[in-house]
Amino acid sequence: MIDLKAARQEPDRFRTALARRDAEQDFEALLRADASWRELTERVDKLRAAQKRRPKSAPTPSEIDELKRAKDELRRSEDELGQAAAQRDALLARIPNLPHPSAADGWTDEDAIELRTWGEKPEFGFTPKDHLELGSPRGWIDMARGARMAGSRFAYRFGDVALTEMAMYRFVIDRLAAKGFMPVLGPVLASEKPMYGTGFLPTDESNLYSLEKDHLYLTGTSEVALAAIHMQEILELDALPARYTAFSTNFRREAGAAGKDTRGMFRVHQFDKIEMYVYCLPEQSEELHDELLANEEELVQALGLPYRVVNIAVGDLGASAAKKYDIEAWFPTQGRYREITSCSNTTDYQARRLNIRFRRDGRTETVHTLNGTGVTARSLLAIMENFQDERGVVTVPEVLRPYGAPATLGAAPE
RNA sequence: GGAAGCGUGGCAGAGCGGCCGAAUGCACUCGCCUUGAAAGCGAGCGUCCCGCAAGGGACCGGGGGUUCGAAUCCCUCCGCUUCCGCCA
Repeated sequence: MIDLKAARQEPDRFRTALARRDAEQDFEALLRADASWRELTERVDKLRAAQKRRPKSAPTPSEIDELKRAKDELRRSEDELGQAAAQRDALLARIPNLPHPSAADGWTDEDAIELRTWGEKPEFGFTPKDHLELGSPRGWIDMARGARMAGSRFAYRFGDVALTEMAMYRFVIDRLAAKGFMPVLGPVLASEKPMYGTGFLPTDESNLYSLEKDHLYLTGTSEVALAAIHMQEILELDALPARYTAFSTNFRREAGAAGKDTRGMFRVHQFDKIEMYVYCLPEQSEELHDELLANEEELVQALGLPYRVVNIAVGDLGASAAKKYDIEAWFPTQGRYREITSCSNTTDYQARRLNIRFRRDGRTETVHTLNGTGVTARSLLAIMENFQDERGVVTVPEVLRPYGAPATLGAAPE
């Protein structure tokens, strides 16, 4: 959530920033709700103070009558205060993070700004096949069985494709661990608190699978589990920055994506991902955002995929992000770049909701957090498309072979 | 899933319904002592909210209730421990 104290002190800065993502009306409503909350707080605190000055031992009967009246008044005021707080908090929960000045202007993915490109788009002397055409005939990727098992947008992967995917995850974890990221395996089910804290609730509820009976949600990213590690903690200064990387399966309902990317396993309800997550000092987050992006580029380059980097438009950001970079790999059969990784600086937005602080000079401050994709199955799809030959044989990136991937997908043994 | 017990400050551990935001020990910080360290001695040492400040308020797992008054009584939820059952 945004810093309400700061918002009171410099409302204009917040107004201007939030207007870029169309949240200024909510912000005005929040300021009004906050003002009435503060008034009530003052009143209630005074009444409580009066009541605390009660006799320190058993009062007389006449004193008790007096105290009873005071109690009633206090209770009424407390009820009002509770309502005011609920109203203020509901508004606060919906206000998105302040966009970073350098985040791109605009409202949709079309408004993203291309920062750079890397690698050579492949030239084929034949019509390239997409991952499904390559994978389906040989039984590597099976959407039909996925559908029979769980419905549309679920994929089975078999054999060498399954092995290559696993090699990719292990490779990325290795590289990140070498850079000081602590490998993590965590829960993929989360209760309401971490979902709220990471900003997926309340705004993204329609994209979450929920288990009503148990009051749990399936997480759409291990960002949730990684953010929750230090929930409600006060970290020591020398523990920061703290870098984590997790493997997890992720679940997304893809509400609102009907008809989009319906073919193959490009956009599915369940996919696996390596995630990076960092907790840091406020003054470090911009630099660490660059570090996460650099890590992502290094990994994509190691796989050899042609890509571009884009700065996402503020109107297209998730609630908690101040700024976001996506890496988009070239997909020959689509003739365009498509998102394969993404990294966000969420500044203090998630940390404030999750109540994650650190101690400095005897005071507590809110940490900054960032998240980014290590790799997902989408990169494998890009590998299949970019590195295929006329026979439909895919050359697997060299770096994956020590991790159990075959040299090629589909080649006859030499 | 069944039975019992327990949840207090960084940890350990007290706490008759009013004198408890909370004893005590350990840890930690600062100072003294010491060539240095340890020991010893002295002081300090939770978080949050409102307020420019002075100051005021809240918090003893979460929520609700009883009471003039609750860490202390009641309800409920959550978590943990032990025993039984089941199980990768």
